[in-house]
Amino acid sequence: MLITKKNQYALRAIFELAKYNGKGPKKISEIAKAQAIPEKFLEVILNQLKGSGLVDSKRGFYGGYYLIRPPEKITVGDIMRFLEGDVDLTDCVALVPETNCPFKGDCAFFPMWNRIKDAIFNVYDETTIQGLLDSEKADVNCR
Amino acid sequence: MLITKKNQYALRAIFELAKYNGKGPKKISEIAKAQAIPEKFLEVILNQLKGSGLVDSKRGFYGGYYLIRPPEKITVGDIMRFLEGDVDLTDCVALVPETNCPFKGDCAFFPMWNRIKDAIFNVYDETTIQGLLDSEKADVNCR
DNA sequence: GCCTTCTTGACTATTAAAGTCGACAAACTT
DNA sequence: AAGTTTGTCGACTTTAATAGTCAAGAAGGC
Repeated sequence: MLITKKNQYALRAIFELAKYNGKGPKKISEIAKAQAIPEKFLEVILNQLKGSGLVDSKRGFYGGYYLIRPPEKITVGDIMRFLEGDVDLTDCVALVPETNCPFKGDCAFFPMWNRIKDAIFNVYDETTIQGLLDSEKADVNCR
Repeated sequence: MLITKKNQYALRAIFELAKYNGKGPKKISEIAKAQAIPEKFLEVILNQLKGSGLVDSKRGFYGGYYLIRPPEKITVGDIMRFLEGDVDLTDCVALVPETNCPFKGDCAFFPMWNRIKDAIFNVYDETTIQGLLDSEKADVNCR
């Protein structure tokens, strides 16, 4: 699997917050329900996402999570870079851990992994959360 | 990790066979040594690769594995498509299993996963094994 | 003061990937 | 024909990462 469930959940959670943007904080339980994410797991994920500077939270009765930046200024790349960064900074390109490569990146495949990584992040970086919202409304997302 | 170790091993094994191309079969034990792959694991992998039509094998004293097609007519895409195909044909784009998606592919992210998959396979398909051999010789692969 | 919601860290479960083992079958050698 | 070498095959074990849970606590509003 290219994308872990956790990362998919993170993307969907932020997508959900974007939908609710401007209406104050949204509760974890509501996000979990809307996006079919296990609530307790989402707690962990959202809490971690606070470190990205993309979201913040508020406690108490009217508490919940909300976006700090507007959805048009958040790209999938912002989110993925944050999520992958904390997993392992020693990972080399294309998420092939260098430590697993006996040639320490000095193998014939290295340039290809680099091109792959660039290709992936090109797509990530050109995809904004607002863009995803728009495409959902336009119903161009069906297959 | 974007690429499993098993798939990396498969690529490197075929790369090694390409190096040896025209000189008859190469033994599993030699390939394993040259590419730092656990020998017993490589047995499994190479045996599986026979199903791809890219390699064949011969038993006995002068036995081993060899390429069927010339290295310039084998792309990384050929190999990856074969390896990923047998894992799970129900996987949706970008290797995000559809079964894990509560929206059955009808979510706002779907088109993006599609674009990612295309971007990855563009790189895979334009990379031939012969090209990798050439770039290694030209020493343009160092970082 | 009480209810609600996020916070935190440790804990457990599940799954996929990685790797191993042993008996067997083909090919060549002498 | 016997013996050695090498691939074949299926079942098995191990490991590591992901996924998910729990419970006690702290902050915010009523």
